Amino acid sequence: MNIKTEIINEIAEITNMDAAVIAEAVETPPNHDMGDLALPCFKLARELKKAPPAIAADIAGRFGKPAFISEVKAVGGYLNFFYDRGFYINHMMERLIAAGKDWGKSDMGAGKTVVIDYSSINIAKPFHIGHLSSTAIGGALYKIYKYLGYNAVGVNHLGDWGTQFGKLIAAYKLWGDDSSINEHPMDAMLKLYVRFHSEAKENEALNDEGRAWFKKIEDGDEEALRIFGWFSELTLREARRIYGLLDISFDSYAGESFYNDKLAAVIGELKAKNLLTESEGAYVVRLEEYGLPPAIIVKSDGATLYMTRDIAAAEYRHVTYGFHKNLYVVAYQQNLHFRQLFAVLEKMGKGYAKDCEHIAFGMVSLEDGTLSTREGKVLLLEDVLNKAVERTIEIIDEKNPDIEDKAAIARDIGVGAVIYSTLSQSRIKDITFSFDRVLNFDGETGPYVQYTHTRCASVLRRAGERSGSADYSALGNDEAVAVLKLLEEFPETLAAAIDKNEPFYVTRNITALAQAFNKYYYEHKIIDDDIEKTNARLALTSAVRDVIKRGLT
RNA sequence: GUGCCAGUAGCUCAGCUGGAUAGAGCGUUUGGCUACGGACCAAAAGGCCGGGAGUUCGAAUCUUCUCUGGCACACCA
Repeated sequence: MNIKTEIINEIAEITNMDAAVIAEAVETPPNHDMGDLALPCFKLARELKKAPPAIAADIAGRFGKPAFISEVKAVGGYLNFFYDRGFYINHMMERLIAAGKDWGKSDMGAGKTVVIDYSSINIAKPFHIGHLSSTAIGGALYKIYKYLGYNAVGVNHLGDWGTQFGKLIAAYKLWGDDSSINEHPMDAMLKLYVRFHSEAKENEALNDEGRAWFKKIEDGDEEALRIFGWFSELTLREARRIYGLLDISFDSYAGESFYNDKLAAVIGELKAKNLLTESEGAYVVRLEEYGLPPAIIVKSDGATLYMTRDIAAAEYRHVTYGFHKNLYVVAYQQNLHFRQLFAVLEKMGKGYAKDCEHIAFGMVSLEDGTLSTREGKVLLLEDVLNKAVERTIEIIDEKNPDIEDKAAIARDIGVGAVIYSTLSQSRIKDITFSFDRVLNFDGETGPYVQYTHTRCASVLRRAGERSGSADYSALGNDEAVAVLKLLEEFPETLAAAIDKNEPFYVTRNITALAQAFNKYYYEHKIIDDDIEKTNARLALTSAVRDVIKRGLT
């Protein structure tokens, strides 16, 4: 059973209303002395044709008092329920212990596939902090969907097609040096790219050369493909190392070039459906009825575009995975692009168009301006991670020098701090990257939460193996109940996180849990001579530890 | 110019399908280590919720106008 559901059902019965409507309406009061659960009756007023205070009083009068309720009080238009504390604690502890490490796990997504397109790095370009948001948000969603029973498919839609690669090869042929590329591949490739752009400003012929090399890639020229393949391999090797650090994984690396042989079919289908119009030499799909500018499908020189590839990719994902949802974790700059893409899919009569969603997030900029790969103004993600790990080592040396596995712990905490910083606020907010902020380990931060986890683990280790029953009356205090309330919310938080595709909901819940537990920890001794009470407190500690761990990974 | 997004404490952000006294963290000031890990805990100060008008019993939340900032607007991705 579940206390909340019981209450909702009983209210539904009394008022003769739909339980789902009541479930929508109930809320947690802002203050403890207003009870544990509240029903604002204002919304019911119309339906029941009575004044809110009268409704509240009426329900309060007719509510049969089960054992888990200590009081039902009508206050103005609100109906406040007070749980019986002893009952609530027993009830929650039973649920938590039964679930064990799987608290919050669900099969709500059974049989449903969610394709998540995230990270999507570019070949031969550095993995910089601009990629962190997509990688972290997408990776977190991937894990949450999986935990809730969905079949999640992580796709790294590699940027591995376009004239830029012709330019890169041209630059390599002119100035490239194999040994330096092998030694520091990303750095060397970036240098070639930057040099090409700065010299091309003076020398227009270079651009022609770049285009010529790209044409060779398209035509399958052996040398061009060999060099390009080499660059791809180097980029992916470097990227995989970073994904390893971040604990991020993908099921598919099908990038833009993967769709080359599927574009003719897309264009054919658009033509067959009479959606393609010629305009200034190019072929476009008009989208006036959506209030959008036309989407260019084929350039006037006959070449295809990003849009063409994305249509092919959506169709491919539909056919291959039969998705329930198809998510694109891409910065909000591409808002218009995705609105156009979804509109085109809809015009093509693709039923799955409504299941596609752009999971937009804000820009990352540096304190002194925007990132720019062309100008070589980048902050490498790996450098940021390394700096965070170094900072962690400094703190460990200062506070806890005797710890074992220092390097591994520092890596977990340092990397965790960086990930936490992007998952701690709603996606859409722009971020001005600041080392001061990322490397601050106090307060609402990754290290704080991890510290709490370690604290729990440490207490449990110290307590050793215990047996015997538990006396939950030991948890009869405000601090313990506050912890239980947050644990109770965890499953709903996970569901809300995928509903809105906002992983920070989970981060926020876990952070609040850590705060509540730290307060509890400070106010109450966990291990004492009373074995049964200690067992109860340890069980709570263990639940906190497991949920934090779940939330963090 | 048009469209989309954001604007809440000195800073970074919650709260937004209208609801009870607008909440955290950082920073500042102050107090707490003979405790199971002080990367902790507690207290204080700090707000015309960008501004105006409207809808409502009730607006940070909805509508509208306006200001500021960001992004995007046909052959880049």
